Amino acid sequence: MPTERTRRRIPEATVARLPVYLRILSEQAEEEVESISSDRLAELAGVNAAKVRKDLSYLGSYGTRGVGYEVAYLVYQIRRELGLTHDWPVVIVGAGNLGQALAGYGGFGERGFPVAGIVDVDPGKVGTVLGGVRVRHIDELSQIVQSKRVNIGVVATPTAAAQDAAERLVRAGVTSILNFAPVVLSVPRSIEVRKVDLAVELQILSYHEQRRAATSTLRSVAGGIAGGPGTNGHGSQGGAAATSRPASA
Amino acid sequence: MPTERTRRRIPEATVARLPVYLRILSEQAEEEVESISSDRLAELAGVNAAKVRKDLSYLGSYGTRGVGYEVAYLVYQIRRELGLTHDWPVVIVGAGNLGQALAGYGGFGERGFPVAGIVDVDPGKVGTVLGGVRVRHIDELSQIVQSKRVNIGVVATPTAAAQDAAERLVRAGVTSILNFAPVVLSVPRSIEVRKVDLAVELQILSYHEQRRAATSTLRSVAGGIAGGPGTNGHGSQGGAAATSRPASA
DNA sequence: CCAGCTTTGTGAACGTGTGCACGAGTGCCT
DNA sequence: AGGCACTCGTGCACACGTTCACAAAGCTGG
Repeated sequence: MPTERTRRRIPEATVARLPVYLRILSEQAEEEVESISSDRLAELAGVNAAKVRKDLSYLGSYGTRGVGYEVAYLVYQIRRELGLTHDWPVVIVGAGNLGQALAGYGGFGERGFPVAGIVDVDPGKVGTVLGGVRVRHIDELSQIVQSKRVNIGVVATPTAAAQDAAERLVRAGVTSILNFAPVVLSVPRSIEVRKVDLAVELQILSYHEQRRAATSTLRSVAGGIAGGPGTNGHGSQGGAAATSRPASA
Repeated sequence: MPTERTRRRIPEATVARLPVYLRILSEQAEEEVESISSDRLAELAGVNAAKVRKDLSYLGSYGTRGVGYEVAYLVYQIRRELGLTHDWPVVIVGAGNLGQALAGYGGFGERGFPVAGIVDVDPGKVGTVLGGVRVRHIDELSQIVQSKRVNIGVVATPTAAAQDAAERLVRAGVTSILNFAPVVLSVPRSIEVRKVDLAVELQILSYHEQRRAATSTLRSVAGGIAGGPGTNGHGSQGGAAATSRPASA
């Protein structure tokens, strides 16, 4: 049997950019913009126009040559592809500093990811209300996941408790995890994990700062204002990297 | 003039993994582990062993064939390469929900990124103390950046204020920005920007969940427990993606 | 000192992602 | 109706990243 795969597969890099296009397009829609060109969208997203067209072409041929893309329709298509046609309730494990901030951050539910529950091990925290949701004990995790049909879990615990939290989430039936703890979670292959790590991001910036300092010392004279063409030319990859310079209207 | 570049350039993908290795190695050092093989490190980091070796080879040939890498020395080398030999003070713009969580999160300073200051536009917030740091007015931003030699700024404002915050940071002299607001910042090319976007991460997970649901419907019978070999085979790219399955000791 | 085992370092092949360049449609204006 | 300006969709070449596979190098035991 050949690797027939499910249907059209969208490259991971493209999947990571679609949410960005979606947000921009939604904003444009709100400003009554009906049509947009790949050029303009690229400008707003801080990427190459060809990339935008190629990305969008994975959704199908929804543009009109000579005109551009119909904003509303594109929004619909991207939402459909990303599975945003219905809500995805999430459950947060850990009601500490971060958990509280996440729950308090309203934009969660607005964007289609309502907080179905927050749990913590600390009985002292159980019962307090964060962002309209009452904190419950972690033993109720399974019950929450089952009853609210939760697929996505958020690990917002201290580092030491993260692995345990992940295992509980998996046991409860969650199939995707967003991990804020600075550890590599060990979970079954079938579980999709994404990691958001503050320290990693800062250390990457540190690397570039250090490098900048080192090179400017070496070539103290030559350096122009922006360090020549393409000083800052990474791709905006995967989850969190984004180097940008869109023009304003 | 050929593109001679500064010195040995480390691939961006490698730079993004070094912090992960560093954390693991530091933990190992604390457990008195003196030597580690690429195999073991790969296991703990949830990546391929060859990748570990290639990554580490960019730092120089610091391993011993037949033995492995000396943990302490490797820690030193990675820290040096990432520019972690000294602290990098950061300034946080925005003392809202997120800014408070970031300031309150102690692990910031511990990891070499002390909070040099927090600023906000809201006079009502000025004066309050978060994580041991007093919130100051945003007009004092330049003064803080200058006097404390800050290179890294964190944008933790609401979406609407993010662009303005970024511009103020740049004007104040910051050269790297970590952006938590869901917008593409428009800054000079010479400024390094990294973005952490909750919504994007969740939407990527949503995509995979949606896809999972779609395919399991199509091939309802065949599906095994883990969905066949390689169901979960992305690379852990760029900033935040990480699919992992390290074994335990 | 040699044989055998272990593990690194890296060349080479492969796969994925990016960007250019251009053909192919589409709408507008005369 | 015809020409022109515009913009999409995509083939192609190149760059980047990953993985394999193996020679080189070191350690251990006899």
